[in-house]
This record gives sequence, structure tokens and C-alpha cells, in this order.
Amino acid sequence: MTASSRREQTKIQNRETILVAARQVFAQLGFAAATVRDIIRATPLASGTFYNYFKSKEEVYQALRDEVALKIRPRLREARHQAASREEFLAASFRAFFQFVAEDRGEAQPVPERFRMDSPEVLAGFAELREDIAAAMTRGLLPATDAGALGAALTGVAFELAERVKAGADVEAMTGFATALFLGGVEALPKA
Amino acid sequence: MTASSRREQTKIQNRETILVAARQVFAQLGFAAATVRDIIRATPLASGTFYNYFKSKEEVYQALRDEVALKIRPRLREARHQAASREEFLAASFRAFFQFVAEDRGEAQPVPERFRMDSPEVLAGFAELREDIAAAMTRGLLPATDAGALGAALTGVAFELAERVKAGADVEAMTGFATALFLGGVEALPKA
Amino acid sequence: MTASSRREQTKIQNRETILVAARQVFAQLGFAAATVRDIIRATPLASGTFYNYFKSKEEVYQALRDEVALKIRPRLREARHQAASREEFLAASFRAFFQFVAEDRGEAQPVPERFRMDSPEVLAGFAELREDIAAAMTRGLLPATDAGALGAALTGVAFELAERVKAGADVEAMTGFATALFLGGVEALPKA
Amino acid sequence: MTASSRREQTKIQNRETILVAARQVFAQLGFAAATVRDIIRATPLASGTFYNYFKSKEEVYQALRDEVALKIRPRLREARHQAASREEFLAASFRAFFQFVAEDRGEAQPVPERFRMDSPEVLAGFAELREDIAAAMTRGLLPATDAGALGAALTGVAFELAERVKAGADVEAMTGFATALFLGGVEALPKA
DNA sequence: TATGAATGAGGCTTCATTCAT
DNA sequence: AATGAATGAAGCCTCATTCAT
Repeated sequence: MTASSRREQTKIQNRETILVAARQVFAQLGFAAATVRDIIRATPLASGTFYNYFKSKEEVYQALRDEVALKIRPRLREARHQAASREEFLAASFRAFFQFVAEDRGEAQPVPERFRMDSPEVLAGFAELREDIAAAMTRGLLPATDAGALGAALTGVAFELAERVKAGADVEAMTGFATALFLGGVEALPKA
Repeated sequence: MTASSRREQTKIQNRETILVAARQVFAQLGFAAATVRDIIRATPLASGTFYNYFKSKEEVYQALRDEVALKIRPRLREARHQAASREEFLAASFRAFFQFVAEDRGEAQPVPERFRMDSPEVLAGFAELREDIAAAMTRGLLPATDAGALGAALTGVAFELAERVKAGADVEAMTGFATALFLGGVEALPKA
Repeated sequence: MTASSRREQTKIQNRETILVAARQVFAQLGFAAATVRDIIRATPLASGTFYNYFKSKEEVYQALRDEVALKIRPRLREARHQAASREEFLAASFRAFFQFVAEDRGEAQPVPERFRMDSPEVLAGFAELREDIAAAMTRGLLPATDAGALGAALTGVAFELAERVKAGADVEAMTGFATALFLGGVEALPKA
Repeated sequence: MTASSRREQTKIQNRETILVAARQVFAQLGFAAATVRDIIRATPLASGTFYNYFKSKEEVYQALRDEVALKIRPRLREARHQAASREEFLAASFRAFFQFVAEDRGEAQPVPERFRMDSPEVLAGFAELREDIAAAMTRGLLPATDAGALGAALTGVAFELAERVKAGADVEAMTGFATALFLGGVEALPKA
């Protein structure tokens, strides 16, 4: 390990320290009530150090969002791409999402919630969903219908049932519920 | 009109003045960034006067939520109670919700969004939904399934499609979409 | 004294309290080193109160400048307007300026100095000087020459000799010196 | 060139780099608003490096002043020493000063201004002026009068007209103006 | 009840400076 | 000698809230 990498290590660690502290603080106080000072206080670092890494609590929040998005996105993509049938497409997607939420249960990890989903990585995730839905329609996995509305509906159900998962609901039960709903429902949707 | 009733009038007007100002401020700055001072500044009133009506911006926010909830709830209840068929139950509910959202479109009105839905009147609205779903299952309007999950799914779809309505989507189109989805989907849901 | 005037009095007093404190602080530390906090600390007021009156130390400084300018300007104008001869024009002007400086000697009063003379009242004072020089040329009190340069020369001599007055030099001696210099000198100046 | 002399070179260059940056920064922000960080930022150097050369922005400012003083002083001295007549004494001095100011016009060079003229080299410059005036009185080039006041008057006129030169006024015109003023004026001054 | 200035806690941020590399 | 991240003091300023009028 070279001399320069020691410094690099510290930098990476400090960034992570701040992100971990921010997670706790946002979870405890909510984003609106949380302050940069709260985050610093939850840290062994000096106040000035925070500003070497982030400009504001908004920026930290975005970084957290992006971190989550970067973890969940590949899983969702893979689930959707490997699906050979409509049922698999739906079930694998919901399962991946709910499992992710369930994993974080108990940890101080940030979990997807429907609030300020405007960071670049998150928006990219939604864009991917739109793409994959369009592709699935082409492949015949999904019927041709209003793709935007279908994406919204999937998202809405996913996030709301995720809340139940966070509250302790069984991942497979929620996966089954959502899958059945859409499996039965999409066929009846108005043709685009 | 007596002197006391005149005062009553002023009080009601001041309260409304603050609420209107708060709506604008929350819309412009977001809840997190908005301050009591911002709200006061958007008002002809003095700072001290604010505290005769509300204790904090949280309380104002709650009042706004409650105001919205009080307007939309009776419409939703009526739609659900008068439904004679499953289709009517679903379509009338979605339509009422989307119409409400569409009405506020353009005005500086607050519109339902999935953020901090914890004020009493809003919680009561969710409770009503649960009750009405249970009643509908009893009446045979809805199949017996996980009522909580079904309520969550309905809510999720409603809020996400409402975003599309806010963005200009057609109320009837969204109503048709959501109704078809659930009409086709609920039959397939796992039995409770 | 009405109820409202009591409040008004307090406001006027607070403003003056801040200005007096600022004078001391600027005199002791210099403008560059002085901070708003220093000024507040030299005051019995709360920190927030400062900002009810001034936005920054720059603004306080300007207010001090303006205060001085408002005091000295009428004296200078009168001296110049009442002058019936060239000698009177020069002597009365220098005397008024040096007397003003001498009065403030010992007090914590701000005294004219050549640094950041850009507040509105100060600029107005320079504008008045330009006007009066032009008028004096018209009246024949001063020969027709480069009015701007003459104003600058008068200003330069006045401020530099004022430093000597602050340091204890005799007002009449300095007035005599400056008056003699210009009385002898202006005749020789290049015609405009 | 030995290794040590290479280092010497770098040191001298770094010092110069800082001084050049400081000039820009002081010119743009003013001395009061400028910070050490601003100066460093205007430099390719690291923050710690600054402290190998200067202790504070005050010290840099002083160094800049001294640099200017060291350039202008020999010119002024020579002008005064070589003067064979009163007119030459005055004209050559003013011309040297105004030319120097005019040279720097346009460049990011610091130019003499009446603010914080308290660095050693600058003070030495004023001391030289006093000496030379005394000597000129002895030589009969200047009449015997209050030498301090005369020095102040010369300084005041020089700096104020220099402002006009900075603003674009002609060097010879200003030299002629100032020379004529003192040529005509000094004769009339009160005898010491 | 309305007003709005005063309060001072405390959030935000930058700063000068240090020091391990 | 150069680097640049860490430090924490401290400046700046706004804020929510009080309270005399």
C-alpha cells in the first residue's frame, strides 16, 4: 500500500462515515427537520470536513438515493431481461424489489421511498423501467397498452406494497399478490 | 352584524390568508426549505399574528392536508357507497380521485401527493378506504383477498396515475386504465 | 408622548448605539479587520438586532460616512456661497473643514479620511464641490481652469492637512497655509 | 546550474506567483474582502505553500506596497536631486509620479493609492520626501516655510491628480497643472 | 387581537492554519 | 519544499418565538 493510497483510504472512509451518519439522521428526524449539523454531530469528524465532501444536506440525500439506486437497478434489470414469460417478468421484478427492501429491514439502510426521487441515478432507473416495458411489449411479454401508465401502475403498487414489506409483510406473499394482480389485469387493459 | 361576529370574520379570514400563502410557499420552495417567515412574508400580517393561528409550519401543512382530505373524502365515500357493481366501485372511485386532482390543476391548490400523509383527516381517509373495501368484500363487490394489500395497491395506482393527470393526462383515460387493470386483476388474486 | 413614539425612540436609539459602537470598532481595528460580531459585542444588543438595522459592516460604514457628510456639507456649502472674494472662498472652506476635523478630535467621532468615499451623501458632497467651483469661476472668484483638477487639488490638500490637524496642528495655521498656497497658485494655472 | 540554485529559482518564482495573484485579488475584491484562500485559489499552489512565503494577507499587501515603493522611490529621488530650479524640482517630481501611475494603467499592477501606506518601504519614501524638501529649502529651491505642511500638500495634490491620471488624464497636463499651482503658490506661503 | 422589534439559539459556511505524507 | 485534507474556531445570518405596546 503506497503512501498516497493511505490518504485515499481516509477520504473514502470519511465519505462513507458521513453517508452512514446521514442515513441515521434522516431516518430519525426526517429530511425536512434534519440539519447538516445533526449529520456532523453523528460523526467523529470536524464540521469543516463535511464541506470537503458535500455542499448541503440535499447533496448527501441525493448521494444516498444514488447509492440505493445503483444497488437495486442491476437486480431489477437482470430480473426483467431474463424473464421468459409474462409471469416471470412480473414476479421476478417484484420479488427483486421486495427482497431488496426486506434486506435493508432492520439495518440503518435507506430504503426506497416515494419522496424526492429526482437524483440522476434514480431517474435513470425509471428510464430503464420505461425501456424494458417497451421492449417487453415488443417481445410480446406484455400487451401493447399505454406504457407510461403501466409503468406508473407497476411503480405505485411496488412502492405501496414495499411499505407493507418494511412493516413485516412476507416477500413471497406480496410478490404473489402483485404478480397475480397484473397477470390478470394487463390482459384487460385498453389497447394502445 | 355584531362586533363579535365581525371579529370572528377577521379571524377566519386571517387563517385563510395564512393557508393560501402557505400553499404558494410550499409549492415554490418545498416543505423542507419553507420557513414560517417565508409564509408570513407572503402575507400582509405581522409575524406575531401567525402564532395566533398555528404553532409551526408543520401545523399549517397538516391543516392544508386536512383541508384537501375533507374535500375529497366525501366524494370518494359516496362513489364507493353508491357502487352497484365491481366495475362501478372501481371506476367511480378512480374517477372521483382523478377529477379532484384535475380540478386543482392550474390553481395554486395543494393536490394529493405521497408525502407526509399523517394528518388526522388523511389517516381517517385511509381508514375509510379500508372499511369500504372490507364492506365491499362482504357485499361480494370485491373478492375476499388481503384487504390491506388491495387497499395499498389501489392507493399506489391511484397516486401514480394522479401524477400523470397532474401532468395533463386525460381523466377518463386514466380512469379506464386503472379500472380495467383491477377489474381484470382482482379475480386472479390469492384468496384470503 | 404617545405609545408609538416610545417604540420609535427605541429604534432610533438602537441605531445610534450600533453606529457609536461601529465607530469605536473601526477606529480600533480598522475597517478590514473589523467584523459584525465585533460591533455587536461593543453593544448591549442581541446579535439579531444588528440585522434589523444594517445588512453588513459595509452598510454601517456607509451610514457613518453619510452621517459625517451630512454634517460637514452644509457648513462647506455656506462657506463657499457666502464668499465675496477669492480669499474668502478658499479660507472659509478650508477653515470649515479643519474646524470640523478639530471638533471631532478626541471624541470617538469618525473624521473624514480618504478611504472608501463612495457613499451617496459623500459623493453628493463632491458633486457640490464641483458645482460650486464652476459657479465661482463664472462669478470670477476663481480663474477659468480645469475645474476637475482644481477640485482634486483642493481636496488633496484639504485631506492631507486635515491629517495634520488631527495630529494636533493649529486650525488657523493650516487654513492660512492652504489658503496662501491656492491664492498664489490659482492665478498661475493654465487657462481652460 | 546546481540543484540548490534550481530550488532558489522555484522559491523566487512561487513568491512572485503569489504576489501576482494577490494583486489581482486585491484589485477585484478590495483588501478588506480578500482572503488568503482567494489568493491561493488564484494560484496553482497548494494552501500550505502560501505559508512558506507569507504569514497573512497583510504581509502580502505590505510586500506589494514595498515593491511599488522600491520602484518609484529612486525615480522620485533622482528627479528631485537633479533639479536645478524650483520649476524643475516640482515638474520633475510630479512627472515621475504621474508617469509611473500611467505605466501601470491597464496592467494588473498595483498603483499608489492613499490606503494603508504604512509599510517600511513606503514610510521610508515619505521620509525621503521630507529630507529632500528640507534640503531644497536650504539650497533655496523652495522658500523656507512649514516643511511638513508643504510635504503634505504636495502629497495630497499628487495622489488626487494621480487618480485623474489613472482615469485617463494626460500626464503632461496634470504635471503642468500641479507645477503651476505650486510654482505660483509657494512664494505666497507664510514664512517658517 | 394585531403588531413588529428584540432576542439569542443555532444553523450554515468559510476561514486560517496545521501537519501527515 | 510542496501538498491538500482535516481541523475547529468563529464569522455570518436567519430563524422561531416572545412580548411590550
